[in-house]
Amino acid sequence: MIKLNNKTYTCPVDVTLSFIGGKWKILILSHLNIFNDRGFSEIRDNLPGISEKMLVQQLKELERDQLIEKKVLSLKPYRVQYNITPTGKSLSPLFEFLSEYGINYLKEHGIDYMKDQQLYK
Amino acid sequence: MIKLNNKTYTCPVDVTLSFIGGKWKILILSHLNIFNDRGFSEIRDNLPGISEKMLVQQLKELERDQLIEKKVLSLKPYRVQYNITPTGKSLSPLFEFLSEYGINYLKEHGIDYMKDQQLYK
DNA sequence: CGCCGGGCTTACTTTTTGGTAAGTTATTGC
DNA sequence: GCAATAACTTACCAAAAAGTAAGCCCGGCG
Repeated sequence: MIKLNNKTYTCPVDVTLSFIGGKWKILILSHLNIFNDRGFSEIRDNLPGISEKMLVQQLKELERDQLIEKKVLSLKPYRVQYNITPTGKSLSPLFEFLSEYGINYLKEHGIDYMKDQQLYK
Repeated sequence: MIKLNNKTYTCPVDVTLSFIGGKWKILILSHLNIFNDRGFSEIRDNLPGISEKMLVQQLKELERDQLIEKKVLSLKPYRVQYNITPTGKSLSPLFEFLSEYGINYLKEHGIDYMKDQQLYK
């Protein structure tokens, strides 16, 4: 067992998954891996089905873990921009693999995913 | 949204994670990626903290998804052996990456994981 | 004979995760 | 002046994942 920040992990894999686990983080990171300077609603609108509550939550955790960063553009009308960090980018082989594997699996089951997938691939 | 076997997925990544998500599957697969012909309790004893209920459940799902296979050696005293399948093995770059990333992260935070890690690395 | 180990099953509870929906502040556009 | 948009916050609720603990069948061992 590994102890880190008051949490316990069974192994290093567990540690990595603590950053990117959950239903949306990998999708958010994949999106920010392709697009720069994204606003909150731009991200939201490209994640079919996510609730704002979830998005806020995941963005906060990703920021805390330094995989993404948030720039506040203005306060009076509150406007922000999100970008992936180098640390976040270093995970991109993972996203690639997970996505390729999924696409391949779908193909073998008669589902072609390539169309309309410029986003969160 | 992708529909497959009465379930919906947001993207291919989601599909892949449906096979290997959860707290224990990757650890089980990593273990079987290294060791052949493992009995139930051999696996259990190398997964610190897993309950038998969880192990049974995860093994069943991994078998159903054809990432591992189970040989029944004898019925009267019930004895079995688990092995990873080629499909399961094809995921090993993923385990490697997740593990390396975790180990590296731990190193940067002053925790050295290498010792006593012939198992579930 | 009684206990131990292997490979489970079952019932019950807790924790974690995710979803719904409404409300907030402030600006732009008609 | 009213609606829409951006970027959230809050409260409440349901479902899914995981944990706890006990029990079962069978054979080997002392």
